[in-house]
Formats: sequence, structure tokens, C-alpha cells
Amino acid sequence: MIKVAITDDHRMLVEGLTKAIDESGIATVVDTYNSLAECRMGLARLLPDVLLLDIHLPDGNGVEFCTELKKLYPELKILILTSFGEISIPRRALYNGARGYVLKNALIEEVIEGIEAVYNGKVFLCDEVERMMKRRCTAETVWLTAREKEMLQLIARGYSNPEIARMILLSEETVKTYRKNLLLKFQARNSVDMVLQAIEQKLI
Amino acid sequence: MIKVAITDDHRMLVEGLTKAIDESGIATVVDTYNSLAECRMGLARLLPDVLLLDIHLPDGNGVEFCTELKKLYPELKILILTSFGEISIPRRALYNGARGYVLKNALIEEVIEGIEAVYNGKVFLCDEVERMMKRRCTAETVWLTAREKEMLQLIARGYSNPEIARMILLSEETVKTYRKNLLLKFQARNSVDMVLQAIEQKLI
DNA sequence: ATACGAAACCCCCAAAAGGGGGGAGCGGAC
DNA sequence: GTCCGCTCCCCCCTTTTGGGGGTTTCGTAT
Repeated sequence: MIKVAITDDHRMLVEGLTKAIDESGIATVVDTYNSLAECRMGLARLLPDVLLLDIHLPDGNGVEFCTELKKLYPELKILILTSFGEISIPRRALYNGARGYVLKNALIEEVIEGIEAVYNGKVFLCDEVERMMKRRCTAETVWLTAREKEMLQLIARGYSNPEIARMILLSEETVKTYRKNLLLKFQARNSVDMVLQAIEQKLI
Repeated sequence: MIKVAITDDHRMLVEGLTKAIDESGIATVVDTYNSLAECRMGLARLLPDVLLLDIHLPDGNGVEFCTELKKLYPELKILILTSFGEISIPRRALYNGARGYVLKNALIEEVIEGIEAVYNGKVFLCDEVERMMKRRCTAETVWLTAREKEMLQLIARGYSNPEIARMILLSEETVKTYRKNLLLKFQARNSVDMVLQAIEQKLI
């Protein structure tokens, strides 16, 4: 059994994950922390094999924290577990000593897979991150005109075409055209997909 | 004229912002940097009144960097400028010495307003951040069932109802019902708005 | 036992999004 | 002077979404 600890300020997620990991038969959760401070103290008491670590924590940044941890516990395997606003960080995280990177919207099976992989000394990236890094390297970044950027901002705030048309005094048809062109440029399935891609590319 | 420097790794944004600031008549951009390293060197050469600082930078974290800067240049006013994946940070940023927080999807006028405000010793938060902090304090967090979370993940990846129905072997009508309930729970204008709220609340 | 919420399913209907097409004016580049 | 890209506008059409109303089943908590 692989001994796992979780550091995340979302108790809901921690609880669900703990259950899933314990039920996997491969690993068991020996401790959970809701902040970096708790994690520091906990690890000093009992060192797990693998640490699941969130990036956004109330008292600091998980990625920076990796450096600190690696100095104290070089043998500890860190698996970054995070939501997907900040997918720019995997390289940084790995550089800082993390051995894996899993998004919170990945399937729980992927987390288990990741735990096993990093425990066995492998580097693990979840499906989505791998795809994203590939896309980022190969695909050229989307280039937008000033007006398109403006539209994108408004779409990303959840406004509809008629609303946007009223806001910036354009015909609804024009706004539709811009939205269509943006979808084309981003090669997005729909507006949700486009906005997420835009966030990824830091256009928003 | 307020002397402004910009630190951001998105050259596109830096250029646009520089033009807008110079044209404002209130401030002028005296230097721009694409990394923390460049910023460190640049500030040592020429200290601006206000520093616009991104959070996600190739060589580190702008929020942490604030602490370092405040020690070196206590009189420097830092205005954090960032995309909205990470709105959990404004408190942390202010604590670390920043004097303002503006989202990249804010209007350029807001940036100018922010520059003026922090230059005059005020604390400045852009509209959207202010609204968000209010919402975070007052509004109860959305509570979702397991199935709803699953739906949310799929919606957030840009799948349509028919696609989701095929993927998890449910009737399209059922998927529609879940989407509708989710929109209700989030009090969202549409799916884009909902997904962004979900990211904010770290549900994704 | 029954009450309740979850999960799944169904109907109707209006509005919005998505996917084609085309076209005019305008300004800068070559 | 012509070409191109940006901005703006219009038509067609289908699909998806959003908003309202339901029902059944099942498990569990009271």
C-alpha cells in the first residue's frame, strides 16, 4: 500500500478523494491538510510516500512550496493536483521538484494512476495536461484583432449576442459574425471551449 | 506624468497597454519587462512610480515577488495585473505589498484609473474583483451532487448535451435537465458564465 | 411508513448559438 | 492603383440552449 497525504483547502474534494484512494486498494490516505502550515507540521510527524498538493492554498503557493519540501524530504514524491486556470505551471512545478501534475477535472482513476506512477519513480501528467502541452508547443497562438479581443472579453463574461450588441452599439448580426470568426480562429467546439482556451492562452 | 513600468510575459498585451497608457495623458510607460529577472535589473536602473505586475511569469510568481520588491523599494506602488483564473489571490497580493489588483479583462480605462489611484496612495481593485469578493463573502458556495459535478466537468470541457448524453449513456433530455439545474444553482446567465463561476469556486 | 432528495426520463416552446453564404467602406501596404 | 485586412452589416438555415412544466424509481433517513 502506497501511503498518501493530501494538501488541499477544498475539504469537499479532500473527502471524496480520500474515499476513492482508500477504495482503490493500491494506496491509502494517511493524512490530510488544508494549508501549507498544516502540511509542514504533518510531514514532520509522519512522512507519506506520495503527497498530493494543491497550488492555490490559503497561505501560499504549492509550486513554490515544492522547492522547500524537496530540500527537507528528497525522497518524497509530489503530485500536483490543481484546477485548470493555471496550466501554465506544469513545467515550473516539475522544475521545482514535483513528479506529477493532475487536473482536478481529471477522472479519479487518473489520480490513482498518477500516485502509482510517481511512487514508482515515473513522471506523470494527466491526459488533459499532456494534450495541452502538445497543443501549446505545436499550435500557433491565436492572433486577434482589437475588436475581436473586445468581443472575447464580453463573451467571456457570459453576455449573449443581443446583450453585447446593445452594450457596444453594434448590430446583433455583426456580433454574431465576430463570435463565429472567433470560434473559427480558436477551432473551438463552442463558446465555453473557446473561453477556456482563451484563459489557457492568457488572452483573458 | 506618472512613470509606469510593466512586467508581463505577454508581449501582445504589453504593447497594447503601453500605447493606451501613453495616450491617456496621465501616465507614461518608461520601461517594460517580460520576466522577473528583467524586472529586477530594470528597476535597479530606473525606478518608476507604479509597476504593473503580472502573476504568472516564466521565472516565478508576481505575488511572491511583491514581498521582495517592497523590501527594496518601499515607495514603489505595485498594481497587480492578471487574468482571472486566480482571483483567490487579491488578499494575498495586498498582504504582500501590492496596492491594487486589476484583471486583464477589465477595460483599459480601469487600468489607467488604477494607476492613478495607487499613485495617489489609494488601494485599487477593479470592478470585477470587487464584485467577486463581495459575492464570495455573501453568497453561499454552490453545493452539487456527484452526478451534477460530473456534468459540470463535461460541460466545462465544451461538450454539448447530445455529446454528453452519448458519452455517459443518458438520454439527452436528462442531460438537459442537469444543465438547467446547474444553471439554476449557479444563478448563471449561461453555460460560459457558469463554467467561469465554477472555476472561481474551484469546483473544476 | 413515509417523506425526501437523487437520478433518470418526458413534453412544449422561445431564444440563442452555430455554420454557410455574401457585401460595403476604409485604410494601409506594395 | 490594386490588394488585403479590418470593421461592419445582411441573408439563409439547423442545432443547441434556456426556461417551464411534468413523472417514475430508488435508496435512505426519520
